[in-house]
Amino acid sequence: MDQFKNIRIKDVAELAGVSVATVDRVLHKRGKISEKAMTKVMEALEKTGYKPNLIASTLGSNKVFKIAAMLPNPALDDYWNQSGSGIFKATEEWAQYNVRIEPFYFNLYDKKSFQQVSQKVIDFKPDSVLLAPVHYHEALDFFAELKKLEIPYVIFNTNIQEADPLCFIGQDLYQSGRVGAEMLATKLGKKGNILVLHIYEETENAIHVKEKERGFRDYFANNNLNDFTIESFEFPDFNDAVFIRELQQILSKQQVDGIFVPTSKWTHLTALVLDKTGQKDIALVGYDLLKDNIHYMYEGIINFLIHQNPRKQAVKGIGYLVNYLLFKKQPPLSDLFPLEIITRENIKSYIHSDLN
Amino acid sequence: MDQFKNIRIKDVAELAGVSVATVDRVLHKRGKISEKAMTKVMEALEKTGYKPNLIASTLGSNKVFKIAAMLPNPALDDYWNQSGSGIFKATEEWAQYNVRIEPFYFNLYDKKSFQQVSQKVIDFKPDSVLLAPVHYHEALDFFAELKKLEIPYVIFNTNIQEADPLCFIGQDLYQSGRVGAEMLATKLGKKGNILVLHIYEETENAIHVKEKERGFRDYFANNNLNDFTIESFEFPDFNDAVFIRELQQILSKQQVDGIFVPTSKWTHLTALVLDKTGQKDIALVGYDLLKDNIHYMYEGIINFLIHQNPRKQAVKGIGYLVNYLLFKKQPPLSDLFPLEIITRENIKSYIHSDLN
DNA sequence: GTTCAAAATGTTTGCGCACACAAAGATATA
DNA sequence: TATATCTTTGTGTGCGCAAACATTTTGAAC
Repeated sequence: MDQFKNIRIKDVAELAGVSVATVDRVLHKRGKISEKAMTKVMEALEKTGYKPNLIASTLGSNKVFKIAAMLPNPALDDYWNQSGSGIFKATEEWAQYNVRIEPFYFNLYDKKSFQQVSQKVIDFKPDSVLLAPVHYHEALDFFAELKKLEIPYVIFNTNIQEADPLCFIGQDLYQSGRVGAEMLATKLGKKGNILVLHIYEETENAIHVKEKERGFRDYFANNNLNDFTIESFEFPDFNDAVFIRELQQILSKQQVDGIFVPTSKWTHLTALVLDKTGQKDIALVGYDLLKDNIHYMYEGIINFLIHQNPRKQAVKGIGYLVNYLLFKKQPPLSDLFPLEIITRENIKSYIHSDLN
Repeated sequence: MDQFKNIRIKDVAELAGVSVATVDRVLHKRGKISEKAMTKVMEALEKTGYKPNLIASTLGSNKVFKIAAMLPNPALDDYWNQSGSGIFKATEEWAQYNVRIEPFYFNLYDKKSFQQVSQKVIDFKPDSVLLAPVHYHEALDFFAELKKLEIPYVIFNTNIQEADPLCFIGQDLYQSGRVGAEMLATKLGKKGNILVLHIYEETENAIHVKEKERGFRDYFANNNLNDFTIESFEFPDFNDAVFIRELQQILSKQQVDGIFVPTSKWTHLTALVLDKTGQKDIALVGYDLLKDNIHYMYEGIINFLIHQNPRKQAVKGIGYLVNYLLFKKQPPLSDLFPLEIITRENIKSYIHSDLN
């Protein structure tokens, strides 16, 4: 058999001695088929090694797939802004195909908003959904609804054990904390006093923080780095001014050699304080390539950033969904991104390549 | 205008008051067109915002594109083995499209082999070529030939100024050296004696090494790290045994605190020596996620690896070519990959995610 | 054997585009 | 003015598949 000649449905049909429609019925398990025809077709499929031409398939079906992308409002937060730009990039990337990607934004700090927007998503009647499930209980309800409607979904950024999605895209948070610890330990050498800075959160983000801190502490424990002290501070709320004032107080009272900030936003606020008080010698490890973080890294105040790559998470999430819908390609159950270490010398290479 | 109804060539044609063939001629710049028709069509294209349906386009053209991927034999070298696996992945990825990807392997150390294989590539009559041009002069001849035949090509791994390719994929070598220096300096603290280990090479790889070393030294100079000493050793040839023996000698004679090895293969040979002599306290910075390097990183002998991501370079190279051939999408002139820093704590996250 | 509905199978069209082919229009030549 | 030649424009078919639509076969009831 000529391996370079594609086998079409027509070829299979001829070999099986039936019409193309019968083969089509077998392939798509639709309509009724006699046992005799079924076996004949199956044999022909086997013998020819038929592979559907997915290009022709999508063209022929002429269906427009609708994908809903649901995430926190990018306008209100630089981290989610990057996710948003990923959605936008994916939209462009798949524009040529029969795919329509619709963004749905909710308020990060408002569970009600999450519920309302998820209802809007349902009303949109999407063929599949990409979702950042930052509100645990509300997300579970939403998942249940999606399952009932048999709408497949991919989640990113935040994992939820019971979610049972097509795929989860994100990072290993525990290990991420360990990487942060490793960097800080490398920078500080043999000993030092370390601060871990939290903000109290109600969202699933709290789990991010906890897991990262667990990994962070475990690193020191597992490597018998007993000459380090690690102290955690949890700030009560999201008020920038309060955070800045209290952190200044803490830093004025005690000797601090290094700081680990497990979230992106508070990373640059911490840097701002260090900049203000002129304590540039304190090693700072934080998260993500946000505009402000980039600035403070150039300034030499932030020493290491761990890149969660929100943009790429979004792009890949949409990619998995499109491939699933159009090309029946099953994504991996989970896609854990590499824990990228950003420094002053490699940050530019990341910023540039992020555009591709 | 209904934004959800796709605009087809037919629609554009009707609006412009011409036939679909005329629009087709404008779109593909083929055949002759009167100025009047041209402007009418252009206007109609503008007004409708016509976007070609690439699915239909590839189906309609029904042409099989042949891409030749020319690189050093993956069986002989673990680094190039990863490039090879990238080619393989790309082959699978694009199998559904009308693309045939054919690998062509040459001997890394044999210019004659490069010439012979490049002739084979020409005979294959590819529609485009992906190439790792490790032999300078031979590559130039090959580029000239490809240009004459109007075969577009993308180069990766090694850049050649005069190459004039569709796109170069690789890394900023100078900056890469700076990152290595940064890591070593962070690890060592304020002072130390550093070795840079080279092997004399005839291929374009020599440029890799030189640029990396330049960046490496510049980092120390620019940051006034004057308490470090940096000494380079160039080993005469590719003999493993000689390398090991001589390195042992050097290490027994002088106090060494850190070593920078700008190439992947000699990274793990250096690690082998350090392992053998029990000098685990010497900081070692090298290149790439090769099997042996991974091993020595787990062992704690290699401290940092800079990941050049040969696999992804190959995948992306093919991707650019396919997009260019099938979808007329122009790749960027150069795609410089991020300078990824690998450590003991994040290495697993890289190995896992490399599979996706 | 008819009749009739359900079951099984077959035929055809359209998806949007590329491209071969056909036709018409413009210009030059005799 | 007729004819040849080149230029410009238009028509039709096929790519492989999905799905609507059309036809034949089967078998049960009379």
